Order: sequence, then structure tokens, then C-alpha cells
Amino acid sequence: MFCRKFDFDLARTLTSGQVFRWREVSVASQGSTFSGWIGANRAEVTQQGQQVTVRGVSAEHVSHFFALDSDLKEIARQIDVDPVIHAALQRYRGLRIIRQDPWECTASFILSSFNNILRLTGMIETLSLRFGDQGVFPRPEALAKVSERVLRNCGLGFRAPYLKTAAQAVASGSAPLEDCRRLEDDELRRSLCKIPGVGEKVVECILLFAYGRAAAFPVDVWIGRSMRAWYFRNRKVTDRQLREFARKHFGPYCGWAQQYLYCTARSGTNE
DNA sequence: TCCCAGGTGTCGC
DNA sequence: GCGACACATGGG
Repeated sequence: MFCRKFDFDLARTLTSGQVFRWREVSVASQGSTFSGWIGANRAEVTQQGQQVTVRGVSAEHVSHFFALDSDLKEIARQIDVDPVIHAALQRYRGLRIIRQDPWECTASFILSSFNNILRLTGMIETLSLRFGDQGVFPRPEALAKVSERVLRNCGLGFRAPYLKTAAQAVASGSAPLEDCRRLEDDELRRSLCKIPGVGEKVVECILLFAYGRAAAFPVDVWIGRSMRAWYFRNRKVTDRQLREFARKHFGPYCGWAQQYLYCTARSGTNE
């Protein structure tokens, strides 16, 4: 596979807090190799300069997963509306929004609540090894059968009942994640928010990272703190107001802006 | 020991 | 609608 210059940065994309099952396996002088999962397939992706090579899955799968069909140059042009985002676009050039499996994304971000990424990564790994087929992230049918006590033993804490009930809802068909694809953004939000553990922030993550809804805008503690400082002189502004502001300020691709701002907000911390 | 983590659900006003 | 609080757990 060949990518245009500055069009895609594999490492930045995979280490920006969208996915939690990819690991860097080797570092070459001019590039890097990551190993992870695309749906139920184990994949290894290497980037050497502008060259991207793939093992384990088709180039089409990889292209879709990393949204290489999205015109990043045009998206960047549209959201480049102020000095803060302008600097972030320069600094994190090639960062893309991934298209994940809806269930894995939903489950992952339910577990992300009041958590940190290091521990979240460990929780997801534990679940995959214990309940997934060949290490793949466990299907909802599998998790629905696991007792709350056992899930707590995996370190999920108070999130255990959320995940179990969510798995039951998806497995039973009362939360049809695939059928949901036809819904418009707000309908999709309302539908997904019925799942226990999915609230105003997590639902934005699912829309953005699994359903390709570029106008979704998750506001977490990092984005919240930073945006209040950058755009509101640290005035009291609710998360909802920040989302409204972002939608007007950055436009229909505000979700992409969010990811660049998130990386900026977190810079200086271990990712 | 204290503080924090890519929040949510619930309650009171 | 907003603010306060509980909720488990591990790392810094």
C-alpha cells in the first residue's frame, strides 16, 4: 500500500487513545510496526516512511479501519480555524480517526469511565484472554454469560454490572449495534444511551470511533480542562456547552478536531 | 497517605 | 437544567 506524503501516521493514530489493543512490536530507523486487532482478525501493520505494509488482513480492511479513504487534507483545511488547532494539526500531522467494531468500542469506553488508560488497557487485555476466542475481544454473547463477581475479579470494579448488562442488551438484540448504522446522529445517540454505562461522553466516543460520525465531540476531563483554558478564560462552562461550541466553531468535522486537541491536552503525560 | 483517572447514575433543588 | 455524591482500583 502506498500513502501520500503526510497523509497518515500509523503510530500517532494508534497511540492517541482511540484503541487499546495495539502494541508497538519493533522500531525501525524510519518507521514502526504495530500488532493488534481489526475486528476478529489479528493484524500487523508497518509504516516505513510513506509505505504501509500489512500482514494478517487485507489492504482493504486496513484502509477502511484507518479511514485512509477520508481526505485528511480537506478535513484539516476545514477545522483549521484558530491558532490552537492550527498548532495541533501541525504537531500531530497524519493522525486519523479509526473505524472500530461497534461492540468492542462500546465495551471499551464503558470501561473507560473514571479510569486511566493504563488500567483500562489491562482490563481489556484480561477480558480478551479469558473470554475471547483465540484472544479476540469477547463477543457480547460470551460476556453476557459471565457472572458479575467474575467480572469484578478481572478488575472491572463498579463497571462490572454495566458491562454485563450492556453485553446482555447487545446479545439479546435489544441494542442492535449493526442496525443502528442507518440512524442519524441524534437518533443513534438516543439509542446507544439506553445501554447502561453509556452516557453523554461515552456515546460521543462510540459515534466518532465506531460509526464514523465526524460531528461527534467527546468531552473528557482532559479536553474539558484544556478547552476551558484555551477558549473560555477558565470560565465555568458545562461539557454540553463545550460540545455546542465545538460544533459551531470547528464545523461538521469537529470530532477530528477533538482528537488533535486531545493529544495536545495530554502532551507531557505518558500515553 | 493523598490524588487522579478519555464518567455514569441518582438524588435533591 | 445543574451540583453533589457514590462508585472500585491501581499507579504516581
